[in-house]
Amino acid sequence: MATENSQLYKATFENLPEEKRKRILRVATEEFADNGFENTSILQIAKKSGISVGSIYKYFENKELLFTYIVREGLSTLEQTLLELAPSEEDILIKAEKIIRTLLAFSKEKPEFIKLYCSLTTRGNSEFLDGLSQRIEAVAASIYTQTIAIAQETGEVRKDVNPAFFAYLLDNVFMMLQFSVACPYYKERFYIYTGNQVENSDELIVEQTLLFLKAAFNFK
Amino acid sequence: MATENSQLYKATFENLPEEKRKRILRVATEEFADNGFENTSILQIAKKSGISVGSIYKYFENKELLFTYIVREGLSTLEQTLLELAPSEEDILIKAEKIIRTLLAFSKEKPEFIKLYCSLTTRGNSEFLDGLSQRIEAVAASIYTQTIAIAQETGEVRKDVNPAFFAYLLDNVFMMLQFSVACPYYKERFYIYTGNQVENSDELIVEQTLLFLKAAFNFK
Amino acid sequence: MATENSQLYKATFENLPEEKRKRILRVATEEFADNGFENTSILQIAKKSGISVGSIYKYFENKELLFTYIVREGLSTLEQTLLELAPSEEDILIKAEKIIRTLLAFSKEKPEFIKLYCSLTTRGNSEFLDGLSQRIEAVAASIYTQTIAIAQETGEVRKDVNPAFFAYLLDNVFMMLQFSVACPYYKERFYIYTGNQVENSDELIVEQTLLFLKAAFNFK
Amino acid sequence: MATENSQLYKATFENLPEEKRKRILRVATEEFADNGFENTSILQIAKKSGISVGSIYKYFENKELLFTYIVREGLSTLEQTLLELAPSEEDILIKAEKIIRTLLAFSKEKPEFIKLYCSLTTRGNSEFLDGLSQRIEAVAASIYTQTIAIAQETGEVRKDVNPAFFAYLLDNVFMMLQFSVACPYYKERFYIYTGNQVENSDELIVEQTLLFLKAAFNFK
DNA sequence: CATGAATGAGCTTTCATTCAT
DNA sequence: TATGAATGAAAGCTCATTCAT
Repeated sequence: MATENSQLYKATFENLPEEKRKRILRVATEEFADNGFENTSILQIAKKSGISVGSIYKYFENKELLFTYIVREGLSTLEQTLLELAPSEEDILIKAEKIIRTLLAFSKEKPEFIKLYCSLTTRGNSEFLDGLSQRIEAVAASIYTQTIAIAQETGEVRKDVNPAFFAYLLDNVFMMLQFSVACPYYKERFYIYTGNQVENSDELIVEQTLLFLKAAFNFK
Repeated sequence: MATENSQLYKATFENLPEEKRKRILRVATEEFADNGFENTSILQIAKKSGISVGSIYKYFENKELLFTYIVREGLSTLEQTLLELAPSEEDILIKAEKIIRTLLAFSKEKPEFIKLYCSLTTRGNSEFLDGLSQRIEAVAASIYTQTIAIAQETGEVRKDVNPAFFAYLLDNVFMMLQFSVACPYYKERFYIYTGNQVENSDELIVEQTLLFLKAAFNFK
Repeated sequence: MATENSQLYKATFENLPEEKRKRILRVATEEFADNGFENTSILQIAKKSGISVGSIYKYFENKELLFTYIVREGLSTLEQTLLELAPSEEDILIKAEKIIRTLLAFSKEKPEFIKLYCSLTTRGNSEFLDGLSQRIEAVAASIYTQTIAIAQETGEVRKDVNPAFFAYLLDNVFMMLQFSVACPYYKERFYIYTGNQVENSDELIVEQTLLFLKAAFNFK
Repeated sequence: MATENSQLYKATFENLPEEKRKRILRVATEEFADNGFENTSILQIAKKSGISVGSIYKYFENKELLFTYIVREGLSTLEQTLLELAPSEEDILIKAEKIIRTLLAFSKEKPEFIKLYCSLTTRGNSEFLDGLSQRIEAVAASIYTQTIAIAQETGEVRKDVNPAFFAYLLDNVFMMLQFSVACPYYKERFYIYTGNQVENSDELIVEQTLLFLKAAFNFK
C-alpha cells in the first residue's frame, strides 16, 4: 500500500511525471538486480535514468531506502499476481498448474524482480529486511495453508499432513522454480540437473512438477 | 583435493600453526557469511583474527581468492558429508531420512558454510563461480538421479517420473531445508509458514518432509 | 593542442575557475618536479591545492594521466617558446644567442618544467612516454637540422659536418644548460666545474657557449 | 676508497664470499637501473640474488644506503676508467678520441651504471646525493680543466676560452653520449636526430664529435 | 649468520552523500 | 526543483623493515 511505502520515498517522487518515475524505477531495478546492492552505484542509476545524482537524493533518503522501495515494488507486483489466482474456485490441480504457469511467465517477463528477491534473501540483516520477509511470505503462506486445509476438508488432499508445513514445502518448490528461471546460478543448476535450458522447458517443468505435487499431496 | 586448491593460497598459509590457520579461516568464513563478499573488509578479518593485513596478503593473493578458498573449503566439506551417505545399500526411505538429518545437523553446526553457499547463488558471475556451481551441483545431481533411476528399477519408485527432474526437485527440497536452518531470511520464512522456530523443529521437519517425499516418489 | 590533450582530463577540469585550475596545476607540477612520479602522493597534491582527493579524481582519471597532462603542458610551453624563435631571418650567431638567453630565462622562470622533463628521461617506458619523446625532440631536431643545413648553403657554417649530428650535439649543449639551471644535481655540477652559482652566470654562459659554438660550427 | 664507503654497508657484507657479494651487487644494480629507486623492491633483489630479505638488511642498513653503495660502486668504476686515460702524454686530439671510444665501450658494456647515474641526476635531494655529485664530477672536472689549461699553454687550444667552462661543456658532450648509448629515452632521442641506431653509430659518433670538438677548441 | 613471516603505515581509488548555484 | 561539483571516509593492496627462530 502507498501508506506503508510512504516513508520510503519523498513527496517529490510522487509528483514526478509518470514516465520519468517509471524510468528511474526500471533502471534502478535492473541495476540492483544485475549487480547486487553493493555493486550498484547511485551515479550509474542517475546516468542511465538521465537525471542527476542530486535528484535521486531528492526522491529517496538514501541508497538503502531506494533499494527497499524497489524491492517492495517488485514484491507487490508478484503478490498481486498471486492474489489474482487465489480466489478461483477451481479444482486444486488446475489451480496448481495455473500458479506454476503464472510464476514461470512472471519470472521470464520480469526476471529483475526475481533476481532482486533472491538477492534479498542473502543480504545481512537490516532494519527493513525483517519486515519484508514478514509481509511477502505471510501472504503466500496464508493462501497456501488455507487452500491446503480446505482441500483436506473436501478430501482433495490427504488429512495426515501438516497444512502449514506442506504449504512451506509447496512454496519452496515454487520459489526454486522462479529462481531457476531468473537467476544465473539457479539457471545453470537447472541445466546441470535436467540437461535442458530452462528457457525451453516450460512443458517439462509443468508436467513433472504437477506429477510431483499431485503425488505428494495425494490429490484425488 | 589439495591440488585443486593449491593455487588459491600461498605456501606460507600451509605452514601456519594449525590453530592460527583455523582461526583465520573461521573468522573469514563468518565475516563473508554474515556480510557478503563486498561488505567484508580484509582489515576486519585481520583484526578479528589477531593478525595484520599484510599477513593476509602473504597467505592469499587477494580478497577474491581468499573468498574462493573459503567457499571451496565449505563446499568440499558438504560434498564429503553427502558422499559418505551415498554408497549405503539401505532402504530408500531410511536413506532419505539420513540425508535430511545429516543436512539439518550440518546446517546447524556450520551455518556459515550454508550462508556462504546461499550468498554465492546471488553473486554475479566470476571466473570461479561457474566452475563451482558446475562441480558442487553436479555431484549431488548425479547421486540423486542415479539413486532414483535405480529405485525405479527395483520398483521402489514409480516409473512414470523423469529421474533427473525429480532429482532436481528433491535437491530443491533439501537446499531450502538447509537455507531455512542457516540463513536469516529463510529462517524467518520458516517461522512464518510453520509458526515454529526452526531450531526446535527437527522432528517436525523430518517427519513431514519424509511424508511429502514418500508420497511424491510413491515409495513403497 | 587542446584536442591532443582532451583525453587526459575530464570535462569538469575545464569548467574550473581559472585561478583554481592554475593552482592545482602549479601544485601538481611542483610536487612531481620535486619528488618524481612515485614519491608524489595525490593526497599531498590535494592538500596543498586546498581541495579534496575526490576532486582530483573528478578532474583526472588517475595519477598517471594527471602526470601526463602536467608533462605535456610543460613541454608544449617549451615547444612554443622554441618555435617562436625559429622563423627569424637573422644572423645565425644572433639567433644562437637568442636561443640561449631564452632557454636560460625559461629555465629560471619555470624550473619545474625542466625538472619534470629531466625526470621524464629517467622513467621507464610507459604508454605515453614514447610518444612524447618522439614529439618533443622531433620539433627541435628538425628546426636545428634545417637551420644548420641552410647555414651550410649560405656559407655561414662549414660544409664538412653532418647537419643532423651537429644538431644533436647542439641540442645536447642546450639541454644541459637548461638542466644546469633547473635541476639540483646539474646545478651543483655546474658549480663544481665553473666555481660559479649558475644563478649569477648568465653572461658567462652566453659568452662562453657562443664562443664554443661559433668555433665548433666555424661560423663566419 | 673502502674507507669512504665503510658507512654504507655493514661488516658482514665484507665477509661474504666474493661470488655471493658480486651476485647481490649485480642484481641490485640491474634492478635499480631498470626500474628506478622507488620501483625496485628489496624482495625482488633478494629473490633474484637467491638470498633472503633479512640478509640484505644484515648487509645494508636500508634500501637508500644499498642504492647509494651501488651508485658509488658504479661511479668508482667509471672514475677508474677515466683516470687511466688521464696521465698519457699524447696529443690532445688522440686523447679525446680515446676518451670517446672508452666511454662508448663502457656505456655499452655496463649500461646499468650509466642508467643508474642518469637516474641519480633526477632524484630529489637526499643526504648523500650532494656528496656524490661533489665527488664524481670533481674528478672529471679537475682532469678536463687542467688538460685544457695545459693545452692552452702548449698552444694546442686557443687562449681566449675559460678552461673551466669549456671543461664543463666538454663533459656535457661526453655525458650525453653515454646517456645516448645506455638510457632508453636518450637512445630514442639519438635516433630521432640522426636517423641511426646508436648501437651501430660508433664511427659516426667518433668522427663527428671529434670534428665538433676540434673546431670548438681550435685544436691545432 | 640466515631466514622469511609479520607488521602497519601509506598509497591509489571509489562512491554515498551534501549543498551552493 | 534540478544539478553535479565537492567531500572524505574507507577500501584493497604493497613493501620497507623488524625479529624470533
